[in-house]
This record gives sequence, structure tokens and C-alpha cells, in this order.
Amino acid sequence: MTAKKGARPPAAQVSVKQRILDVAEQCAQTRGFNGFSYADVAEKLLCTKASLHYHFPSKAELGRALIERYHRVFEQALEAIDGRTNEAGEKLRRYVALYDSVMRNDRMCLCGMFAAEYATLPAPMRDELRLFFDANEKWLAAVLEDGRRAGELAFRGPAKQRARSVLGALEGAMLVARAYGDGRRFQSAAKQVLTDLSVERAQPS
Amino acid sequence: MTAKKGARPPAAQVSVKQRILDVAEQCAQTRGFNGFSYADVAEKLLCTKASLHYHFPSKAELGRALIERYHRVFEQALEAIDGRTNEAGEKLRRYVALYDSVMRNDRMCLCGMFAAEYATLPAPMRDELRLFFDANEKWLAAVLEDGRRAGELAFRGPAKQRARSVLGALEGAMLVARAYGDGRRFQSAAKQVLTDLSVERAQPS
DNA sequence: GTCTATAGGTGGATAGAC
DNA sequence: GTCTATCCACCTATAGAC
Repeated sequence: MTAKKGARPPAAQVSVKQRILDVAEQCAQTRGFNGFSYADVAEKLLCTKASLHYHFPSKAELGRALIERYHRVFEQALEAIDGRTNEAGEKLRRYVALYDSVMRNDRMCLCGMFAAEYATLPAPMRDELRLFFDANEKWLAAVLEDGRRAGELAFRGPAKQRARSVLGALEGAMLVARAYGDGRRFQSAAKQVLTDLSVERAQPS
Repeated sequence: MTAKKGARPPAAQVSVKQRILDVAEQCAQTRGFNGFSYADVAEKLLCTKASLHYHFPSKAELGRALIERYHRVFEQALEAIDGRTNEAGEKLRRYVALYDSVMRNDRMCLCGMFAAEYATLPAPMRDELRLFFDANEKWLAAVLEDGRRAGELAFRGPAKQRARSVLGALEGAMLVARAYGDGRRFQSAAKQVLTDLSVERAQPS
């Protein structure tokens, strides 16, 4: 079954590439880039390793594509947030909810996972990885800056620095929570990140 | 050269086991548990893989020993802090300095690294890993609680929860900073963690 | 585009000489 | 305790039939 020449892929069905990425992503987010193999993906998709190599010639290319897609989907989610509300606190709550949904699927953030393995990653993956963090920090910094200017948020120092702290705090909370298999550890930390930024600091816990 | 029977190891020279652990630790903190091999360690020590297996029969045992020693050394550092000052803020600064020294050696926290790979770790390593985080949180929670009671620190909610947030924030800051090879990213985030807990919140940054 | 088959390499681990 | 030699499982990747 070859795709018709020159035709856009039919929207109704998921392409083979997408299904490979789906499975590989799940593996990478739970076991890390060095913790899964073509054989693992092939087994779950009921196909052969050779078939996977047809779509992604090298594991480096597969890894790069994983980050690229993860980044793209994440950016779309951020745009959706921007289109849904103008309130900074609400934007941050929805941002945190993105990370929380990852945890609820018993996964680690793909890029947080790859960051741990950074020293062993091929160069194309490294570059793609930084782009993801850059985009996160840029979006966060803008939300924080706007929120502070509007009097909705309170924090000291440059918004860019605070954005980096927030990102790190969320990634780290996921990282440790996974060792306990307890999403509540993440949620508790995430809540504190939010309340530390909020103007009215009153909620009991 | 066999150690004399029943004699304590001579304090002056470093045992073979220690030197193996030193090299393996450096590998593990930079490349992850799944990112280094017996061959890597053997090459740096100018010995054979078989020799390493004599001291650490399996990689699982090597990994467990790595965490155990890391934990022990860390606990000693915490005791040293407790013996040096009673001021909570100073204790926290010294605690952060422990993490900072790891970053300055271009490493990730051993246990933060292993937490990422948690799903692929043998059971003995998993158990040992949680002990490290438990000890960190316990020490931090005590410092935070005491500091708040003494009016040296200011934060809301249970000290235990705040301790988890602090730990997560530091681990996450290291994680992301490594992708940029920039220790200042960690230091900036660490400073914010400290100022967020301090009573007088004035320093410009 | 998917398959079988296999190359070529590296992983952890062991046996047995010294 | 360290070595040589080796086993076997698994890895990424490719060739070529269908």
C-alpha cells in the first residue's frame, strides 16, 4: 500500500511514520534514548526492525524526529493556551497541566529525559533539544513579564531568569516523582511553583 | 598484592574498589547508567573488564555500590554542615554549594541521573535511589522547619512539601543546565530558590 | 514498503591460566 | 587479583527478495 503519488496523506488515517513515532516516544519517555531499541518498537508495532529503518534510517534521525514532533505539538498547545485566556495565572495553570498530563501517563518529559542523556546524544538531537527549552523559556518569560506588569503575578528579578527556574522546577519535580511512581509529588511541587508566583498568597496548602 | 588477612585497609592508599567506583561514578554522572560500560571503565583504569567483574560481579551491583557510596559521602557532607553552623540560611547555602560543586565538575547529580533511567534500573538500585532522596528531603525539611520557627526563613505549607520542591528545583536546574553546558543556569536558579525562602527579600540579583 | 537474512560491532558475564 | 580467551545475547544497520 503506497501513498498515492503527490497526494497529501489522507487525514483520516494515521501514517506509518506517526505510529512509529508514537511507540518510540512512549519508549523514550519511560526508558530513555539509550534504554530502548528498534527491536522494542518493532515488537509493539508487529513489524520488523528493517521496516523501521526504511522510515527512519538511523536511530539518530528517529531521535531527532521525536524531539521535533514533541516540540511542534507542544508549541501548538502553547498557542492554544494563548488563544483561550489572557490571564497570566490561568496560562501558567494550563502550562503546568501540560506537564501533569505527561506524568499521568507515567512518562517523563521527552526533553527532560534526553537532557539527562545529553552527553551521549548525536549532535542533531542536541541542537533540537535546546530549541525546545528555548521555546519554553521564551513563552514562559513573556507570560511572566506580562503577568507582572498587569499586577497578576509577583516575583523579583528578570522574567527570563524566573522562566528558567520554573522550567527547571517542573522538570526536576517530574524527575524525582518518577522514582516514587507518585504523580502527587509532582503536583505538589507544581502547585508551589504557581503559588510562589501569585500575588494573593493565601491558600492554606 | 593481596590485602593482609584480617587487617583494615591501609588508610594511606586508595583501594582498588574505590578507584573503580571513582571512574564509574564519573561515567555514570556524565553518561548515565545505560550510557557507560565495563569497557569504558577498564580503559580509563588500564585494566581488563574481567578484573572489574572480580570486584563487582554484575553491573547491577556496581550501580548499587555507586549509589550507596554517593549517599554516604553526601550524608557526611550534611553532617559537616550541621556541625559548622546553626543558621538555616547558611545551611541552605552550603547545601546548594554541594550541588554546585557537582555542576562545576561537568556532572549531573548521580541520583538525578539514575532517576531518569529509573524504569530500566535493577530493583536493588531503585531501592537505594529512594533512600538518597528520602535522606535529602528529611534533612532539608528539618532545616526549613527550624529556620521558619526561628524566623530566619519564610515559606508557606508543610516543610516536607517545601523540601521536595527545593530538591526538585535543584535537580531540574542541573538537568536543563547540562544541555547548555552552562553552570550559570544552575547557579541562577539556585539563587532564586534561596531568596524565595529568605525573610528579607531585597537583593536586586 | 515490508520482509528474511545477515553483517559487524558491543554489551555483560564467565572459565581457567598465572 | 589480574590476565587471555571466549560465550552469547543484543545492538544498529544493510542487502536484496517479494
